[in-house]
Amino acid sequence: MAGTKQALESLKEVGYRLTPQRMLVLSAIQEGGHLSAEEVYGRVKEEYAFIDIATVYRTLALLKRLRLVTETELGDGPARYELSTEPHHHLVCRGCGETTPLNDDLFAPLRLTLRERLGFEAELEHLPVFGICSRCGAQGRRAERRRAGVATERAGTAQ
Amino acid sequence: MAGTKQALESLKEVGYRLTPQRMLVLSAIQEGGHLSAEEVYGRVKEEYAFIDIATVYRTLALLKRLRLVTETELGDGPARYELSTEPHHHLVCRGCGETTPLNDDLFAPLRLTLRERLGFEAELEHLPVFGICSRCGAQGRRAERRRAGVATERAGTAQ
DNA sequence: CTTGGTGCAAAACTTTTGCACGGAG
DNA sequence: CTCCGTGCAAAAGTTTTGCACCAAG
Repeated sequence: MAGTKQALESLKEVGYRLTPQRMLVLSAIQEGGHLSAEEVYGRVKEEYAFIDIATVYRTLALLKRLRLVTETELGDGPARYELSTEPHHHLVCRGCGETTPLNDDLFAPLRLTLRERLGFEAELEHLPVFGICSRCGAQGRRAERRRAGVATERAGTAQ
Repeated sequence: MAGTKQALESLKEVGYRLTPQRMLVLSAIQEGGHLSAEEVYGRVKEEYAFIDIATVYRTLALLKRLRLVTETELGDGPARYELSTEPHHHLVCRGCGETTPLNDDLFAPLRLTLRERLGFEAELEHLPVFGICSRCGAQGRRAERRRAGVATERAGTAQ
């Protein structure tokens, strides 16, 4: 897809007004990447103190509808928004919280299988793939060895 | 994993009390499958009118911690809960909302690749795979042909 | 001018939490 | 008898909505 400028173009083309608020929200997302509505709000407010969070939500909803930004639901906490680029996903480590971009190619076979076998057009866009990264995995295994045999579950593994 | 009885066993084994509320929540989930907390609440209330939704949430959180139920975040609306069974996922059609179970095998290659290439242990458990089912896909294409050339987007594609 | 977009305030919706009482073990 | 689990009520966190005014086209 595109950068802020092209995004603004698209907005105009489709008949929406170009307001400072919309421009600011767009550039906040472009610079920030993976921001929550609240964070976008914070960033925009630095440049234009009077913006309301409702406007941010409305703008994000609009941009999402136009497929200019992507919304990702991380399960807990607020949704996060990102400028649409070429299709990709994210690895999200439950240990350290780090997110790593993940090329879409890995999902092609799955998408194909679903289409051929079930006639299902999977969107599989911008998925958060939860798990444990190599670094945290190593740590976890060490910790596990340390308390080997305890096991009552009460403590619970990272959910 | 298991049915309600075994689940109750597990609860007791790990040292939690067996209360009517917990039994009712469990059997509601077993019978209902894919229920929201509110729906579980509704079902349980039919048999025990005094239960509180807070109890439902607390019980669901407990069962989730013990891995007896799985929580799925569908992005909009409330989380949905399901009794844990063998690993599987769901196709969720954005058109008709229908959900179809999906065998986990399809995800094995992806999981393997992530492990080997990046050392990332992907959880990929009980994923909602959004998309358009064959039935709705056909309808959509027909509708599109009907209004071919209009295109202002305003209407918006199914989000 | 006209209508769409904004700010403000309030509501909606889902989920969590504090507290005191009652029942399971 | 002890303390875990519950009901009740209130709060918290995120997102949506009604309304009057303002500004983009």
